Amino acid sequence: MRAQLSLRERKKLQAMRRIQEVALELFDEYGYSNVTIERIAAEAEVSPSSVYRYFGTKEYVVLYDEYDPVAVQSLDDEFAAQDPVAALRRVTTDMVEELESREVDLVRRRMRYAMTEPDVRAGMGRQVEQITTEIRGLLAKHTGRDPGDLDVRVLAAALVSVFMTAIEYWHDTDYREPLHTVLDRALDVIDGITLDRPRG
Amino acid sequence: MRAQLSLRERKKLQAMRRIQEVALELFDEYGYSNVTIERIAAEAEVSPSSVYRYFGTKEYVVLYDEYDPVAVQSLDDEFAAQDPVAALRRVTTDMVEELESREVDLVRRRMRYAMTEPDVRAGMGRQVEQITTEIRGLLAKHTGRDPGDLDVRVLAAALVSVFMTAIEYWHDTDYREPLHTVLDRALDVIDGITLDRPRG
DNA sequence: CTCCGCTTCGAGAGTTACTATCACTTGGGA
DNA sequence: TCCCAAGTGATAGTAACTCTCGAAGCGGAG
Repeated sequence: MRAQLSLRERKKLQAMRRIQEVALELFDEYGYSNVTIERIAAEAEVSPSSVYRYFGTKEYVVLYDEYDPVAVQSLDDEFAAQDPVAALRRVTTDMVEELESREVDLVRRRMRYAMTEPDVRAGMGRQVEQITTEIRGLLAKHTGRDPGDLDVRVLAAALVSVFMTAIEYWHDTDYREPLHTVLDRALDVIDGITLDRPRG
Repeated sequence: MRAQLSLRERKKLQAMRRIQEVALELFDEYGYSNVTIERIAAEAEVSPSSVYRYFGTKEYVVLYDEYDPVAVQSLDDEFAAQDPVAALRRVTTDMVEELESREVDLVRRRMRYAMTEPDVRAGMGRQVEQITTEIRGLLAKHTGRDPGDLDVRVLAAALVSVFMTAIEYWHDTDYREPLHTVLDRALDVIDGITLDRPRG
């Protein structure tokens, strides 16, 4: 699955994981804004320069997720087979199922900061925007339309927006309901949206 | 309309307008990131402290809009009279019509930075989030539901998301089409969403 | 195994957004 | 006219982020 990484790449990946783990530990103990990059770097035994090289910003130390690109790829695959809403449902369910419990824990820890800390939340906003653009591209590709089309834009934005709303609700209700159920209910509200029948 | 302002409040408002104008002038000439708060303050003949007191952040110097609260108020009124989608349409059309051409110009200048400069864009994201929360409250109020309801959340998020998509499209296409037309087309895509009939 | 080149790393210095504090000024009511 | 509260500006400090440059270390060629 991921063996063709060079030593360099493996070291980098390991370092990133270690830095993220150390950072979360420190954040949990002292609070996000009371921990400096310098401190994280010291604790992770790398230079501050490296933290910036790897993550770019402090928020991204929390937000970085090595599986993000995989998710987008899956979405691309599923868009080919079914309508966008069903595809999103499918990919989400699959991803959740594949996570090991240790990973689930990490995700929730990170999510807490994404929901709570304004800076981290803003950073997530940027990521969401970027992913929305990618989804616009995918939708355009699979429907033969232009990515700049208003309809394509609206559909992409709506999908992402509903997804994020589900995530936030899930978090706010302490993960009581499984994510896929929440997402199902959320998607029901906008059900019926497609690009094939532009007018109601 | 706005006469009950004390001298203090009038001076503050004037100062804020002057600072924003001066800042935009400088940004237009040198680029957003090449202009420091210190320079803006000097040019506007106030102290840097005051700029921070008034706006809080550099992005908010661009994003500040004295009519934002008015818009939310209008939305509250219209939600009482008609369905959410129609209400949003209505408020937008009204607001656009009321703007004088000098103000339209200012709005577009500011919008350019909101779309182009990452920091400003992120700041706008925060504002959008806050407004989304307010709209959730309004929807809850007018439908007798809880603001935390998943359905309420999804509807609020969808409305705002579609609105922002329309704005961005409008900007990307150089304001060729009037905003209300763009918004109409955008809203058509999600037409049929209501809280009264939760399932399609 | 050895050496060379290119990528990555770390150290240091610098910029600037933002915060906190505090003495000073000014508006608004008595 | 006087007084108090609110607003202002100067100053000092923090920490995120950037740039630069010399020092490693990986990976391929001989």
